[in-house]
Amino acid sequence: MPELPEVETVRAGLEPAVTGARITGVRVLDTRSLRRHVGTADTFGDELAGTRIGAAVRRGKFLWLPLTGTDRALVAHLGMSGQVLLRAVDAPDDRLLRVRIEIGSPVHGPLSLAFVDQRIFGSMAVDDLVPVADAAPAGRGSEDTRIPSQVAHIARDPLDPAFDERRFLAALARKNTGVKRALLDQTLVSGVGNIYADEALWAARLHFEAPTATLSRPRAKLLLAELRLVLTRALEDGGTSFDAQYVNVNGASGYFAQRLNAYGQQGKECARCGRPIARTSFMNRSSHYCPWCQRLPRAVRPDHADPTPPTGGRNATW
DNA sequence: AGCGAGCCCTGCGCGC
DNA sequence: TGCGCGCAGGGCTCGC
Repeated sequence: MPELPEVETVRAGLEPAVTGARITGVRVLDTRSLRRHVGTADTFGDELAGTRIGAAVRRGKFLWLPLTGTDRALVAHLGMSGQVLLRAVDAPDDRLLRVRIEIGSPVHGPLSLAFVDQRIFGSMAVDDLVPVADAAPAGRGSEDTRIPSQVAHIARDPLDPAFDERRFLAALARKNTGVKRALLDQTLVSGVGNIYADEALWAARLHFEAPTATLSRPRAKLLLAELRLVLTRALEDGGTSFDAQYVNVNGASGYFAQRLNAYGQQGKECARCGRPIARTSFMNRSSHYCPWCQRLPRAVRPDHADPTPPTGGRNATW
């Protein structure tokens, strides 16, 4: 499911319920969801039981709950299909429930944290907190400058106040790869997945395979600005839901799907030029783009790949 | 360095 | 009704 806006929606939903809460019980229904936990399901539960949660923190698509008075945190990654839901303690188990954590919340009293995950690409783990390299708050939701060790290699995301724009632009210019591949590289910039990469590229009128080296600095800055804009707007809408796979902590859908311009829009008219949005396979996934608005630079374009010239559609000057 | 392939998985909707 | 196929918001590791 989840990219930055969806994970942030979950984090913001958890924050008031879990901050200061005591963990009273842990039930692991599928140990495959602990793939990234060093230890067994028993050590996972034993270590959490009785601890207190200090905050709900996020960097990119990673979420963690620091355990007060320790150098440890409960880390969650939602993978493609993970959810974290707040449930009443007497609520029945969700169908695809993998881990259930009982807490006593200062605000809401007894609650269950349900980790639900269809494909089990997501995970939970208890991990060491280590100092960040740049001494700024490690993620959104806390001023703490410690980060889980398994998240330490993840770059800051574009909405992080400590995101180093100059460093990102320099690293992008140094890279010898296609621009979408760069956007999906979580060690370069985090939080961006297939939806928002396609949306930002559409907004910046860039072909997904445009070599990063061919981007002028203004074009790269425009791409970053469009990326921030689309992430911000999606966050305001509570994220993108296509089905019940992505919901917030209360089980509600996000509404950004109604505002998508590229992702999943194949065959529909481009909102700029009216020509049909195309879908093509890329990196074992799909890329959605407007073949007219998002053309490769001439220097790297195969001769036969010129799209049809602007004879019909509206806004033909795009 | 970068990159493609493979792997980790389940479930849903579709066409036959 | 049933089966096979393609599809899905991610990320890690391994070879070349």
